[in-house]
Amino acid sequence: MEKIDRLVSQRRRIRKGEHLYRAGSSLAALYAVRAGFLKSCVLHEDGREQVAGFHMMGDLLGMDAISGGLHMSNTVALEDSEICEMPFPLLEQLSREVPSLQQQLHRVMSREIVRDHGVMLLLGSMKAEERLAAFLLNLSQRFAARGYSPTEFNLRMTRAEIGSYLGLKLETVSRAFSSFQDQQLIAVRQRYVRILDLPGLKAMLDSKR
Amino acid sequence: MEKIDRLVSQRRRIRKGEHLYRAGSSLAALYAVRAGFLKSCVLHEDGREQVAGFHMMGDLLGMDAISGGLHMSNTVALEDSEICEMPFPLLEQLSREVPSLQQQLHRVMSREIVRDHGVMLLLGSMKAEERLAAFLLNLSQRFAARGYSPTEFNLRMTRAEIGSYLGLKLETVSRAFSSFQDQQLIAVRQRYVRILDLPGLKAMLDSKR
DNA sequence: CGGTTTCTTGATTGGGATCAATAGGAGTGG
DNA sequence: CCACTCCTATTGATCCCAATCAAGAAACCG
Repeated sequence: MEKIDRLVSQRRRIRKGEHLYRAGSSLAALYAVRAGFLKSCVLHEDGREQVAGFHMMGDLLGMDAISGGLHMSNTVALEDSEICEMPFPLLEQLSREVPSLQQQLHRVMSREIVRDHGVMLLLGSMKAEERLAAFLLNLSQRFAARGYSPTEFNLRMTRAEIGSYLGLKLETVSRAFSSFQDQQLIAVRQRYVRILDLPGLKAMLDSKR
Repeated sequence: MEKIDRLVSQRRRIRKGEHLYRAGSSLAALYAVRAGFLKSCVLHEDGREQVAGFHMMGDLLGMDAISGGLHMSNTVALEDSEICEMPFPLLEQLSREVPSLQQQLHRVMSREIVRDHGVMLLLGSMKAEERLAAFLLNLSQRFAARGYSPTEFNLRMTRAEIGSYLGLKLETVSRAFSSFQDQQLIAVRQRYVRILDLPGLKAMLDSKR
């Protein structure tokens, strides 16, 4: 138990705009978000970059580095954040000694795989407005699960970052926001979003087949 | 050691078209492909389905079920296949006892995450022909790594399945094949593909920015 | 063989990208 | 605190790539 305490005792503060880790740096630890908001970006050889995920309290980061010992993405704070740094060798050792920890680790990695498959589905088969609806609903759910309002929140990312994540251009994201507003589904002013019609938003996903 | 023998002793033959597992079925085991070729498909609530991956010798399947205890995808053999079935509880136990097995498991799950991020990049930022080029190069690499020809192989999947995986319609896939053939990059007749200009194919990926 | 699935190719359409211009906020330094 | 600048967001106009619609051809299978 004291080992587990030691595991989660390493804290780290990241200021807005700073990197938690960069692609190419070696795996030192996995990171649990204690507070704040971050994005991670995967990169193509040619310099293309794409947002692969947005992360908030409770999310675990850095798992892409386990396979090759090197991080394969950049992770940057979108607001001042607090991170719990778990040295990976210690985590591996403890997960051998504590079955429940082992199971937890496996579940978290599996959840990341399932999440990625969901994004693949979104990118491969949804139209622009469906993608944004799915994105907003996902944020809503995650805020709700953390005790925040599911219908009212501030986006921490720009339209361009949302677009990158959703495989759209920022203008398209902006237009989709405006369209939702016209349809009375949401009220949006800059980064502040209020969901007016949650069922209506959900209906956008399955109604369109 | 004999436990590991027991772990990998369970074999299962899957005929072309049969399911290895279905979405909703509970996690019994992870599956290693011994021979053959399979696809796995993720599904949307509304019935939409998308190919999430193609799998061949050496690939490990079923990891999406660890997080919730239920498979989140359908996995189907595209040709007669042989699968090694590893009961998951036994795998967890052994990975506690054998550190190298534990590391192996973590690496494989991490590799799946990295692979998924690559597909997300493809779906989010590439044009049709770039996607097909990336797909063919990926297959080529994987065949090469298994001792088969990297430049000559039979596709086991239909144009529609390739399209589903790449976020394209089957007609677009067919046109891209024809275009590559016109450009002397490949020779293709139905499912038989011969890569004539590997560097040329690679150039399609970074030349276009 | 006949029937069915798969593939190719052509014509047209449409959704999102691109180009462009303006406006709104946020941060900075005087 | 305000003026200035830069970044971010909105909106319009046009274009282009891939989807859709459609028709045949080729391969596979019982």
